[in-house]
This record gives sequence, C-alpha cells and structure tokens, in this order.
Amino acid sequence: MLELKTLREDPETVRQALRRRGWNSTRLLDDALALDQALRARMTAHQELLARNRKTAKDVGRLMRSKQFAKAEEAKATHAGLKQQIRLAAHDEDSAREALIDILMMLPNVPHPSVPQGQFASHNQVVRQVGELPAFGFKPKPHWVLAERLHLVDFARGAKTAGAGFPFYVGAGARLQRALIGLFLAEAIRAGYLEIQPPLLVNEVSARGTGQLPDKEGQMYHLRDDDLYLVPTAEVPLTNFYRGEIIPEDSLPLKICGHTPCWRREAGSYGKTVRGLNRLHQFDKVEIVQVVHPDKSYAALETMTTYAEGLLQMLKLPYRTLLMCSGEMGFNQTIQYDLEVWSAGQDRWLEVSSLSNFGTFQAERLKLRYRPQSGGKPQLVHTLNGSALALPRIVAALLELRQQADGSVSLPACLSRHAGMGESWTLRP
RNA sequence: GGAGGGGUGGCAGAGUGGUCGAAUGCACUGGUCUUGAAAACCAGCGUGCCGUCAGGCACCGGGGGUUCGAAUCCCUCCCCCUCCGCCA
Repeated sequence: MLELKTLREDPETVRQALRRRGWNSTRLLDDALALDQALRARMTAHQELLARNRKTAKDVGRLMRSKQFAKAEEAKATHAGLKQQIRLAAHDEDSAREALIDILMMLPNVPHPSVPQGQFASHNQVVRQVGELPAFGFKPKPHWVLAERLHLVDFARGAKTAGAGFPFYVGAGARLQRALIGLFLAEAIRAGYLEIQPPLLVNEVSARGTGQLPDKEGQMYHLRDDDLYLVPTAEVPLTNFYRGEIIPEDSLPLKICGHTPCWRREAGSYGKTVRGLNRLHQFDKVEIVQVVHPDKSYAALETMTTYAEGLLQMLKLPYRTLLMCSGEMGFNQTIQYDLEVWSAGQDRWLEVSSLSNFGTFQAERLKLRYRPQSGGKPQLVHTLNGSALALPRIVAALLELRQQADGSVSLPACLSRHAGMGESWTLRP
C-alpha cells in the first residue's frame, strides 16, 4: 500500500506512476485525495465529541465522590444525546476510512525512475545475456518428452490423482528435486541467509500484508472452512515473519530464505505454454527475502540478482536478465528483474526467477519498521525478495540443454554431489 | 474435541467501575560522581492519528455491548498454559 503521506505531499509523482503503468484514468487518485480530506475532518469532529464526553464523565465522577449527587445527575442530563452523536461521528469516520483504504489497496506501487517505460514484454530491457546458446547435431527434444522417457515425471498419474498441473516426480526425478532444493538452500545459507521452514497455509492478514490480496484474489487456493490460503510463494510467510515488528537499525539487513511448495490456481492459463513443467499448480521454489534500510534497497536488489544469476552459472545454464518495463512488472514492485533460461527444446526463454524491490509498499501494510540508531520515530523498512530459484523450469532447461543424441542426460557436478551421486550423474532411458 | 486458568508497556508484574496510558522492579538512554569502570543517585524512556503546533484523541489480545464513565462488568472471536481425549 502506498503511504498516505506520499500521496498527500506529492500526488503528481503518483499520478505519473499510474500513467507509467498504463492506467489511463487517475480518477482513483483524485478520489483518494478527496477522501483523505474528508476523513481528517471527520476524525477531528469525532475526537471533539469524545473529548467532551470524557470531560463530562470526569465531572460526574468528581461530583459523585464529593457526594453532590443532585449536581451529578444534572451533569448526566446535559450529557443526553451525546452518545448517539458519538456513534454517528464514529460511523462517519469509519466509512470514510474504509473507502479510502479500499482505494489505496487498489493503487499499485510507484516505479523507480530507472524502470524502462513500456506496456509489453518487448519493452523489457535485456540487461545482460550470459552463456552460449547450444548447438545440437540433432533436433533437441522438449523436456516433457525427455522427462517421460527418463521416467522422471509422471504427468498422467498426477492428472488422475489431483488434476493437470500436479505431476508426480518419480525415482531420479524426485531425487533431482531434492538435490536442487538442497543446493539452493545450501548456497543461500552460504550467502548469509537464515533458513526458515514456514507454514504452508497463511491467514488473510498475511496475504494482505505482502500484497497478494486483494490484487491476486482468485489466484490462491483458499480453504473455506478454515479461511486459510495455500502459499503461492514462500514470500508470503517469510516476509510476514517480521510483520508488526520494530527492528533495531543495527540488525538490518535481515536476510532469510526458505523452501516451500507453491500453489497457484493459474486460472485462465491454457495451451502450449503450459505444457509439461512450464506452468504448474504446484511447484517447488527456494525464496530469498531481505528487510533493509531504505537507503540500501536498490543496492541490495543488485546483490540479490547477482546472487541468483550465480546459481544459473553454477548449473551452466545460458540465461538473460531482464529489467521489467513499467507496464509488465508486478503490482507491488518499484523495480523488478526477471531471469530467464534458454529452453533448447522449445526454442524460447523460460522465466525461472523474479527479483523485486517493494520499497515501503509491503512495509506499510505489514507495519514493519526499524528504529533509527540516532533515535527518533520508527521508519518503514524496504522489503525485497527473489526466487533462488523456482524448480520446474530449471529441470526443464537442464534436461533440454544437456540431452544427448541417445536420450541420456548428464547433470552438472554441483547437483550430483547434492544428490549423493558423486561427481557425475547421468540419467538414462 | 472436553474442562479449567490466563493474555497489561522491551521483559517481569501491580491494578476488579472514576483523578489509570497505567504502580513497582529489571533492561535501555542521558547526566552527576570516578583516572576509567562498577555501584549509587538524578532525569528520560510505548505506538499511532488529528492539529490553528497550545494541545487533543485512540490503543491494557481482536471485535461488539452495558455505563455519565471500562484495563476493570457482559458477549464473541483469537492466542497461550494445565488436565483429559484423540493422534503423526
């Protein structure tokens, strides 16, 4: 959620930001500003009534104690009707606040000035591309063919048991999953992140805290009986770990990581781009989260991006780093990098990581602040996160890139070690 | 799931209808003292909002109610503890 202070003091910046994101109308913004005015007037009115109420109550108490009961009754009588007025004033205030918050919740974050202007994927800026695209002496197969032939993934039985998008990973396939998770966690820990194993269900307040609600309502699986959501990403529980806290400045940055399955309904997705491991309802991911001082968040994002790229380099996967344009980046982000690996069998790029700086956008909702070392009021922190990394498309890219003419796939040494397979691990049909 | 007991400031812990945003202790910050430190003493020390910047309002787990007045009484939800039941 945008800070009201920003909106009030510099509405033009927000108006520009909305336009950059492709919002043709800034009417919501004008409504918010008007409601903010109204709210403050109503608050003042309400508070004046409360002050009067309190004063009368004290007078009555004083009279009662000095046994001037008649005068006390008199004071009570002058009080008549005040309660109803207070009730009305409170209601007016509440309704103004609710209306304002409803609008604020709909306003996206302000893009950082360095974010390229644009509406479409073609406007995303390729910051760098690393690794050679492979040349094959045969036509490389897509991963779903390889995965079936190598008996790594069972899509059909997954569909039977749960539905499309819920595959079984079998034998070496399951082992490969574990090896990737193990590798990614070990590297994150080595980079100074505290490993956390979070709840896989979160309540509504948490989902609002990181901005999944109301923006992504309908994309999360919702357990109606208990009003809980299956996590769409570890970002939600990991960032909420600190919700409502005031962190001493010298404890910043907080760096945490965790592996979770991620559940996404992916309502509206269909076709070739969702084939195989490309887009699933359940997938595994290791997430990194940082809570940092506002002055250091943009530098932190660069570090996190470099870190995630390092994982791709370890796996020897060709990739490119995109700086997302204003219209393509997420609702909550001020700036966002996506990492894409080359899919040799599909002849296209696959997104395997998204790294973002949220500025104070999540912190405002989370009430997550730090106490300045110099003293003074608590200030909102900046929060960041990134996938490091999401598994299915890594598996897809590994299989497609490293396939041999005979259908076998040999995995990089860093993975075979984590799988407990020594220095080399070759999957054979 | 059943029965009972609890949730108060960073921590501990008073407070059962009025002058309580809240005693006291610890912790923390500043000062005095000291060569320095400790101790002692003095002072400060929650969060948010409104504001004509004087001040005002709200918050004692969340929400609602009773009352002129609620940390205190009532209802409800959440969480924690103890015992029983069930169970990986």
